[in-house]
Amino acid sequence: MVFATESHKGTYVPIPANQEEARKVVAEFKELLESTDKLWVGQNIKYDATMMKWYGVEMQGPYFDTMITHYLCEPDLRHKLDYLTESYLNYTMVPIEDLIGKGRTQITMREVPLEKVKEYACEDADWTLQLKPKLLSMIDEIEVTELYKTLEAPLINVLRDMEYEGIKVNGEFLRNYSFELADSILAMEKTIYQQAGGEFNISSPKQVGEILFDSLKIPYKGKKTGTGQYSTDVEVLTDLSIDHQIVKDILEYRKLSKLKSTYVDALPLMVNPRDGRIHSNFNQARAATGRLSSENPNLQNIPIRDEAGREIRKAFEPRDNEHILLAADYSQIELRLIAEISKDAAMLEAFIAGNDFHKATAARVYGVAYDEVTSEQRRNAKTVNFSITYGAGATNLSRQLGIPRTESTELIKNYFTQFQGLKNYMEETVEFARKHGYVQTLLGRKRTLRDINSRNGLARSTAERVAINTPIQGTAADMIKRAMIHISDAFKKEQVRSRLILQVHDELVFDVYQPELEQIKAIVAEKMQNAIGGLNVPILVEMGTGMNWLEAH
DNA sequence: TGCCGCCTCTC
DNA sequence: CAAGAGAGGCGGCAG
Repeated sequence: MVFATESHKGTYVPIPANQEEARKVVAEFKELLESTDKLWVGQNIKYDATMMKWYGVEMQGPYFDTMITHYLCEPDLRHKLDYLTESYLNYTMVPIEDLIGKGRTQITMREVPLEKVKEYACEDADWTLQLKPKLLSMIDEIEVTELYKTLEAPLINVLRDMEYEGIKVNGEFLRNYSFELADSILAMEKTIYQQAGGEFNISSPKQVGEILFDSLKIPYKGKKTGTGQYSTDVEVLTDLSIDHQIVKDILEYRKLSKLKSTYVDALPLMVNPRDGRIHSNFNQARAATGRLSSENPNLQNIPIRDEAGREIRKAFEPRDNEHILLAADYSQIELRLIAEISKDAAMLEAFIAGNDFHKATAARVYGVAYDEVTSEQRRNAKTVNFSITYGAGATNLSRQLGIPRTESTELIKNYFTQFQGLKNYMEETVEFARKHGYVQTLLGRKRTLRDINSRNGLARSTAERVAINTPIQGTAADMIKRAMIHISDAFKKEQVRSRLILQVHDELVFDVYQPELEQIKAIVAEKMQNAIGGLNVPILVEMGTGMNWLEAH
């Protein structure tokens, strides 16, 4: 058996063919861990968690990946060495033997110079870092924080339960939809080739650019990509689609093939034949802000805006007829948290009054009565509100709004005059970041910002936007994580049959046993609203139910 | 085969 | 569309 030693190169060892071989692999792996002084990054026995759930292997202990990456991403954490090594052995050794011949289990090993550890630990949060205890102790700034003990640690089990539970997906429905899409795509292909006067690969941005701007000689006004190609993204093509049918068709083709390949065809393959459900993986410590991420498949980016896309949501169903899906959303959570964190009087007032927030913003900024706000004024106010949450500066705003520059400058000026507290918050946050080198959320989650004092202007302003956005996005993540823990505790205490099955940043989805519906709704609303106590801003939760995810939304 | 650029889907 | 946070499919190219 060979373990890779090349730096930065993973080597994959095929899954053992039988029980005996598996034991040998495990034994060798253990021995290697014991004997080497080298630091191995990602030297876990990787198994496909989906496969584990697929074949119904019980999870053993908490997620090692999650825990270790989390520790290393938080500069203020200190490891509990014995606990980690113990849970590691417990966690990875058990499933591999149970998975023989059933999955894509493989062993990945990466050797990394010791001095690189800290660098990797913070920059590459998605790497699973495995450290020998003696090496572990060298990362001396790490300690267990309250955030870890009270939030992240209890959440591990909630996520494990969610993954294990999974969500029922109607594969038949998707396969039928796939045929429909295939027909439409074929039709689009034909008309595109006809208009282009020949065949080419419509999925290749390079070829699309050459056809449109070289062969067909459509005047090109858009930007170039980093590699000097014509950019053919939606922004560029949408402008041209008004005058050129072929461009419109290419956009349609792109939309449909994205839908087909990424969702409609991919999802049925992920359905576990044992229970008819999809068991996604939720990464607890990958996003720098503290949000979760989802993969294999990603259930946090299922289409909803586009008509053809939202069809896909109909395939997500309750487990059976006795159950119903309940979706619970935080309403405008990030804007509310901006109001809370900045303590801006006008923002708080608008939320407390319970008015349409964008409309209230427009009334202030344009200096008109609430009832006299036009739809255009509201739309502009909404855009500004939205961009504020992303920390976008005034320069970007004028372009976004699509209104004359003088007008937008005026708008932004009025905005910050009206929301002085918000302006102060933005300045103070950047100032804090410059001084301390990090920013933090309401619950004390920290994010370091290396470039906040950079001499590179571009890097610095990016860091400034991050400084403004992270406390907001991160606090929202803290909040829903805490709600998930409280809800999960309440479900256990009340011994309900209903289950939490998905989290999509500001939304929780439950598979509810119908007789429990009212009870569940009461628990969910209460726990979500009061996840973080003592806030000045009201927190609103919207709920919906249905026999599929689209209906529930 | 592996990596990177481009594009597109979500909150 | 972009700007904050992600995942993933595909083409194109180096080795």
